[in-house]
Amino acid sequence: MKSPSQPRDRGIPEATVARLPLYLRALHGMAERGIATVSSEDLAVAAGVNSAKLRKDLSHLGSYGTRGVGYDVEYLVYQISRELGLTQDWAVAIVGVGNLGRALANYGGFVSRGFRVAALVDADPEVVGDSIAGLNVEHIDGLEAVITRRGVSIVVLATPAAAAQEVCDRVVAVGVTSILNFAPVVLSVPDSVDVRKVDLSIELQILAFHEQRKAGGPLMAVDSQ
Amino acid sequence: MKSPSQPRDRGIPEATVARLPLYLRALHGMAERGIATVSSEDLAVAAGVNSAKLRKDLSHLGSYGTRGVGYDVEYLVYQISRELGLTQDWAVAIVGVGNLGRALANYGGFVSRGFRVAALVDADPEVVGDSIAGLNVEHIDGLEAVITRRGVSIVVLATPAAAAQEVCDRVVAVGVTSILNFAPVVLSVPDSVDVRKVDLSIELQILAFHEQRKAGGPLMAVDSQ
DNA sequence: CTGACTTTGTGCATCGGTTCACAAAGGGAT
DNA sequence: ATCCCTTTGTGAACCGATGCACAAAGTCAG
Repeated sequence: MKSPSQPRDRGIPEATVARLPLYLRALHGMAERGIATVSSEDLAVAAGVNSAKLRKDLSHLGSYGTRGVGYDVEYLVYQISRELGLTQDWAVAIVGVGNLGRALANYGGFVSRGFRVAALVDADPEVVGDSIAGLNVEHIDGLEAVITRRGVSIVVLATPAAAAQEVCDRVVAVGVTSILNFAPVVLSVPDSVDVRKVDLSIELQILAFHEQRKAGGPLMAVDSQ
Repeated sequence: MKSPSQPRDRGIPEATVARLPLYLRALHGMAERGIATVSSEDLAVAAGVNSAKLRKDLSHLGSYGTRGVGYDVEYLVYQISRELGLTQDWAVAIVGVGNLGRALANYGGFVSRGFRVAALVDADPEVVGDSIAGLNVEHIDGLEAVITRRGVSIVVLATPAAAAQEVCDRVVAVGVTSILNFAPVVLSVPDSVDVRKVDLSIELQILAFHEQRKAGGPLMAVDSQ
């Protein structure tokens, strides 16, 4: 059904890529509620953006809407999934099984999007051998073997800050080119490797900045020097 | 020591605010290693940005460097901390004590930056009453009381998606204006409330997008219809 | 088949952020 | 005191992203 335009432009703006998962999430919710067709306006509201931006974003993938009607939910889910590479299965390894690593291992949001936690790795003999979320925690010594044998292509770093760079170097050396880093350090990697970082305390600091402004009012500076 | 320029402009660009915590982290590391003075070039490398950007960012706070020399580490730490509002103590409540909430409660990175986890709240009678990271988990029924009594000004939402909006509405109703949301939903709040969101699976999806491009090469499209 | 209505896709103006490149400012040596 | 060297702070060009506003394209009723 439909006359699908070709996928067109290969150069999708970074800002658009960052929003596609958002649209996907909103669309999944709609599909579950049995909605077959959605307008850019409605989808934009559900995703928390404005409709002009949404349309421009989608136009980068191709022309998948129908004027006067809107977008077919199922069809759009498929197109965005394909664009993001979620139609294939990604094997993820989590290195560092502390509180955070454990939480990530148990996090359902990964699995539901085509990400499969294929390995848990840690250096602490205390936790090596434990079974978490149905997986056996393996020793860091076997890191390279685990990565290659299980076909891991994305590594999540949840180690202490001090260990992150070394682990990073090792996984890069065996060909990993995508890393999600939770350790509060700047990793140095070759240009060919993508690193995304999540620092929970940075988010709080940004909130604190704005909160301070609000609290102090337009004219705070109680002890302004 | 030094002749401090006045704090100047009150309008700091959002992009700059988001990087200040990064600089702060790098500076703390330097202070620990006993470095007294740092050039914009060195600090930029340590923070993972380029030096022109760093200088422009810092120039928004005031003129805190010395030409020909660089920046005094201690002094700059203080100025950035003050700008971010980290010289005061922020009481944070974590709502939702699942895997993630637990990990957050135990995360040392908060405390070390002036954030104090003042309360843990959950709806599950199974976990209410547990002691986690030295705190007693309280029942969601007392949410409003806990927030006001403990002076909580920032709320971290680590609930299931379905519960997030309701909890959000309740904390906003008692005056909270800063929320860090881990639940995969778009929260609707008044304009006066700041929401920052962290979605772990979105980060992975962005990585997958780029990984796919690399893997497929410039001309993938195996079945490109 | 025609006309009214809806909604997409996009050209264009605008805005915020990044980067370059250099003048201004300070330190230290002679 | 003068000169040279280093490094900041910033004006200006550039670049990507956003939002407006509308023509193009489709649906549906009669």
